[in-house]
Amino acid sequence: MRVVLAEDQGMVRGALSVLLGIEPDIEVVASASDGEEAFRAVGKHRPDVLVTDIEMPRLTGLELAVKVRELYPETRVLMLTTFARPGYLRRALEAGAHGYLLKDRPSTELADAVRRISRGQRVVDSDLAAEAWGAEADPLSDREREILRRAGEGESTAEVARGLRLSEGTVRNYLSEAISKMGAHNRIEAARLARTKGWL
Amino acid sequence: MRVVLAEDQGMVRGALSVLLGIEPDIEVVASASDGEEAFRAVGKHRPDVLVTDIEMPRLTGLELAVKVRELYPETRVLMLTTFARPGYLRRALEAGAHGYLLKDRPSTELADAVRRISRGQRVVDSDLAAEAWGAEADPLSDREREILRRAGEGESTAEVARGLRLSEGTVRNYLSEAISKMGAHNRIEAARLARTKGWL
DNA sequence: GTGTCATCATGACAAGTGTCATACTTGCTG
DNA sequence: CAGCAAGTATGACACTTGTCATGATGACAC
Repeated sequence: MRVVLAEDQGMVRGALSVLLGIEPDIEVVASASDGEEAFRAVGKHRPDVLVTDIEMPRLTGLELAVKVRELYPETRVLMLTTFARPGYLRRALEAGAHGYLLKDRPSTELADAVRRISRGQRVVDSDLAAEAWGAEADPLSDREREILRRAGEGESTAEVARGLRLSEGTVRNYLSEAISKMGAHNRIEAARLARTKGWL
Repeated sequence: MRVVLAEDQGMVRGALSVLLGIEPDIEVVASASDGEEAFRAVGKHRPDVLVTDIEMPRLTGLELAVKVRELYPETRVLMLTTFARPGYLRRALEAGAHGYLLKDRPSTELADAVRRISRGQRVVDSDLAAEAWGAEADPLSDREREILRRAGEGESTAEVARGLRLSEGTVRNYLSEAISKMGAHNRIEAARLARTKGWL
């Protein structure tokens, strides 16, 4: 079974590679430290499974999953991430991931998950799946999300407006809408809430 | 060489354990998922080296290092962490750590770092050390730090004032001072900057 | 093709935020 | 003891942010 591994932290990448490599039926044919590199590696090696982190430089795991599904649908994707956020799980599955495994889980589950996925089964953390089922859907529009994200990083209304070529008034309108949708009292709280739900 | 490993994410803990275990001269005698458990494991096994994460439940790596230095000074401590924050490095060394290694580094460096530390050498990421050396000390007073922390979580001026029994004007004064010290343009940016430096 | 929704805009007002000058108290420290 | 830093407070001002009403446009779905 041939695997490509994408994970930005060198130490973790190396360790996971060894962990998978000791399984007799699994071979790690390439590992990548960012999404772009991972995409090229998938194109070159056409692996059975891509194991990828979500938060990576240049191309996130979610964006990577979309591109892989489009160009190399025979490669199945396993998201391996720190974040137990229902919104992430939902987006991962929408992006075409076949599995979603938390880094919290025992390391013994990884090889097993890879095997199940390569057989065409879905692998989803059961606690998280239950939570995601009851969880509200992301109410934010793309624009609202992008603007809230920038504001949450400390950009002022004027900076966001310049960055997106919008008028300041428009930016304030979107933020007002986002704050109200999140049930928050200001942009900071709204961004923080959205982050914990996995919507940013 | 006997090692205890403390790391809260199961997947990473298992993988690092395998990574270290394949070295012929290194034996992982115990691994722990939180600080308390790690402390008990050190007491029981008296390892040459404790490899520990910083951000862990119940007892952080920094607190753990202090306790280990007091009770089991023959065990040397290697901090293994995600965060390249000068403030963290400084605090880790003050807490008695003998090394500070980033999870960003290649996995090949881990075994090497463990060996050097067990020989009594210090291991500090050189980029980070340089940065920490040139880095300013935290300019924030306790009050400023506390107020900036709360504001950064989304509390409004009024909420912070209520929470700390201060007048709103005073809170605004502290925030103004903190923003200016951080060279930021607003409270959000100031909090974000302070966080990346390890001051919050 | 008629609604519905996302996007973008303006203007006006209210509320919140950031800055500055000024001043009093308290606890160190030389 | 004098000086200094930290903490606290007020008032005033400018600027930013949040809210609301209103309207134009284009895309998509039924």
